[in-house]
Amino acid sequence: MALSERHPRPALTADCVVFGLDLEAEALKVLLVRRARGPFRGAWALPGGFVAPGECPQAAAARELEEETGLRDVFLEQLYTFGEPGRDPRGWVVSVASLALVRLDAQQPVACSDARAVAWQDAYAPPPLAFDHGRILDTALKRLRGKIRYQPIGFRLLPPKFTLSQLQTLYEVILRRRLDKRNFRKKILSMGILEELDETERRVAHRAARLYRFDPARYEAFCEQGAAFSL
Amino acid sequence: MALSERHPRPALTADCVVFGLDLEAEALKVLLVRRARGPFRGAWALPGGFVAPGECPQAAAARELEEETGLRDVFLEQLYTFGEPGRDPRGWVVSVASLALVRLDAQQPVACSDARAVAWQDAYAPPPLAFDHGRILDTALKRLRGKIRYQPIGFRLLPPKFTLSQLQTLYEVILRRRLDKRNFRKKILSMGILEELDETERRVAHRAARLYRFDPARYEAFCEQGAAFSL
DNA sequence: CCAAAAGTGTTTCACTTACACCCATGA
DNA sequence: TCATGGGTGTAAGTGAAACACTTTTGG
Repeated sequence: MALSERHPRPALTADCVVFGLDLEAEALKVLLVRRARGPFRGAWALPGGFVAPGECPQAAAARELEEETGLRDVFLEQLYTFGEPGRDPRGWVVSVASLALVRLDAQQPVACSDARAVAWQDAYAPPPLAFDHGRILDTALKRLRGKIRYQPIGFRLLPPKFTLSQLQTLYEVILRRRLDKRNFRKKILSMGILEELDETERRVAHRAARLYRFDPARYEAFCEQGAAFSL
Repeated sequence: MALSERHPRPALTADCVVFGLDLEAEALKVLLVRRARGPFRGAWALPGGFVAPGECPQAAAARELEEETGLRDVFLEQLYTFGEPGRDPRGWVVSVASLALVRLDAQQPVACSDARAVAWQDAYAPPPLAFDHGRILDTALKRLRGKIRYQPIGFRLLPPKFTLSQLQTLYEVILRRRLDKRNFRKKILSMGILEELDETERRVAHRAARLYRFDPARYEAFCEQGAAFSL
């Protein structure tokens, strides 16, 4: 006990960069809350809050996200820890930022707790953000762009059943460039990690597309053959 | 002020996974200290210590590293933040771990401060480590293996002037597999990021090898052409 | 029948891989 | 002169990129 008691301690927060994909608008969205209190009151910020004792930062991020927006069961991974002096006017506050990917259509976020409002906003052109949250968002965007190419995490932005065109749109929006349709389909199908379903997308004013589902078991088998996901 | 004051605070530490490369032994080394005090007294651990107010975690890692081992001017990047409850018997202690790469031959580490001893040990077969430092080391090894292939950070493990064989040994040791000599040379030279010197390695009982130097300016030019480092 | 997106193969080129011998140097 | 690592080129195969038309469906 003694040793750690002798040292001054920072406040510890967990912030969450939550991305969602708007397929119709072909836009990447980020979930922001309007601060109801404290410094930057009224400004947009990333959802987040103080980590509780006996709680790991990731769990705190998930808890705060649910408290402020109602979003649950969200894929989260640690992004980076921001601890530059002066990043928070309240004093010494260190933030463990996490990256989250959710289906935009699955749950409607609602403002609760410290949030006056919640909204999906353009991740590439966000409003001015509180604290150093702009920098955190930039870091998250870079990480997402890097990671999506060699890890199958993009599926978390899509519904469980999706068309290949939707998957391609996902990559085009995040990588910010057009991809060739035939080559994209060839490559993703050749990995054998998608389950081809006997259903098609309905309610469309043109030919209906076949639906696919990401299959974690096939992905595991794929990896064990020494292969690596890459797009 | 008020808001953050109301919340319990963790102790914040910065730990450092310092890698060095032993070219003769073809071994990857990690710098460990023997703890002089506190929990796990007498056990091997990563260098590190408490972060001071007004100090960013990275800077704290550098400071602690110098205090405990004398190593200065070291390349550091943030690795991961470990905050699982129970990871430190003293209570709630969150650690921001950093990854460091140094030249094994450049500076001799010496035990000072909280360290009873300092030693370079086999990174792939370390002694039992204090706290969750074994897990931190594993995380660092994975990160290093992943990163070295698409970022030119390996050079920091070598002297400024090095032979292509030394560079190849570096990759073989970290990736843990043999590489083809001709293909390796072709690929690294084709990037045009090395400066070919008119000097050769001396004091060898065989043909002397040409020396090269990593050229940051050429690397920048290389990147701006849209190319990407990869090995 | 028209608009809109789905679906489909082939060629070319670049890059990766596999592979073996002679050369220079110091002891 | 011998032991040791330095240095070099080519051929075959694999994967990436470029590219356009027909099909299906609902309105």
